Amino acid sequence: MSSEPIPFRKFSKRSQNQKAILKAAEKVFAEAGYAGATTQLIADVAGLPKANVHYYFKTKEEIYRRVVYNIFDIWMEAASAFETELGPKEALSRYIDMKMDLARSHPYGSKVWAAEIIHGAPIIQDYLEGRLMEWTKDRSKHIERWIANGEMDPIDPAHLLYMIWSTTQHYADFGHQIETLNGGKPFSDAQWKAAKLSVKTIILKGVGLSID
Amino acid sequence: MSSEPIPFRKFSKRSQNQKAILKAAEKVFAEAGYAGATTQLIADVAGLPKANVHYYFKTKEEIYRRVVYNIFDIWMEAASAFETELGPKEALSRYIDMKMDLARSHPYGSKVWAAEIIHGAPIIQDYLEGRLMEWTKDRSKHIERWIANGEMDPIDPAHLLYMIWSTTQHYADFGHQIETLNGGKPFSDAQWKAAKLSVKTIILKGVGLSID
DNA sequence: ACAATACTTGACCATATAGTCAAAAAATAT
DNA sequence: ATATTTTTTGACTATATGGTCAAGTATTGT
Repeated sequence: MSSEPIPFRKFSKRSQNQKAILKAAEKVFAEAGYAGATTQLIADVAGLPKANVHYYFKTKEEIYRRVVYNIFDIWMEAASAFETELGPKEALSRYIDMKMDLARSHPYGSKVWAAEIIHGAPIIQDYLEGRLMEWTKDRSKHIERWIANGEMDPIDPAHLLYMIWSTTQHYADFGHQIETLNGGKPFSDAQWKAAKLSVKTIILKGVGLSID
Repeated sequence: MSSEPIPFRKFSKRSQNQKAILKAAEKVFAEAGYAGATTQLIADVAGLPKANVHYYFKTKEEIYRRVVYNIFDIWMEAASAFETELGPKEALSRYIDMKMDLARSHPYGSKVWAAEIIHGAPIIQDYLEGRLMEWTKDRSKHIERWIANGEMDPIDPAHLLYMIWSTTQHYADFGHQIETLNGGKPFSDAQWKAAKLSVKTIILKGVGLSID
């Protein structure tokens, strides 16, 4: 009848192993898809026997949920660029920078998120309807205010956000294609810097904000 | 020893059924992923018994190959906007229009393509290294010429192409998310028109081409 | 009419995999 | 030391699924 073991002791075996499993799962889900990801492979990548994985997580779906939620939280946090009361140029510029940095640092997460949406968001639907919609509406208001103030061109905020999301996430989700077209080599630091600058330059100028 | 039956008689049962299977498969692969797609479900959607599907296609992978190749060919064809000797404004504008139209008309294909790349292009890798790279290099030359002629801003052509690809395909691949943020309703004709205009406006202006 | 070829389909099989379980080992508390 | 709880792990099971097959039916050619 014990069921839930003591949940939190920092650095306990429990949280260590859970972290290892989730990290392995993120990679495996990204590379093989939900159905193609086997708990056996997740266990192998995490360096544990399969039964141990099921000791910490009841089902594969539970692992997947945790991975997807985690990504969503990271995305949301990155949106803090909009919180500040900067002008549009600085706010959008920082947001794009952050999203590009996340594309580089969390490519697996981005891929899992993309696949989840492609398949109709069976797990994250409630987040889309709740937190994401709220967030989007709020940021759209910021953008509309900038437009009303004549600080940038009149662009439908939704389409501007979609452009920022798609363009930045493309460097993660389609990283394999980009790498192939780059001669099979991953981007260097300099190439990432150039990518960020290109994206910012086109989008900012595209909505009437010189970047200089 | 007959093996290959007479292959082509327009409207033969053979080609009709193959077409139905491929259409069903595109939808099922898009919605469930490669591993999650069952031949049973493909058969059901196509309205045939499963054994019949295997009569026309030896393996699931063969069906998948055909679906992916088909999408690739459609993408490539859409690139004809670049063939013409128009200026950058007209050429890019037409290309974006075509890609947006394809996002609307072939969302399943776009999703299958996206998932294939996300998973490391296990099937289409040779196309990426061959036809896509060739195509990309060629179009990049066009863009570089425009830049050299002072017809547009100096932007790395690769990043401009990535932006066009990602932005347009986003309306297919992330269509579910967009629909959710649109109150659960798919885009109307007017909304698609507005989307196209927004994308074109930002990108063209962003590279120094007024749209007027 | 007859033969040959193309298509259909239910039943079947081998395999892969998510999840279980019980027994042992390790860690922790008293 | 002893008891209790937490963790580990190999072996096992039920189920789902890709693919086969053989016996049939329809279609086509002569």
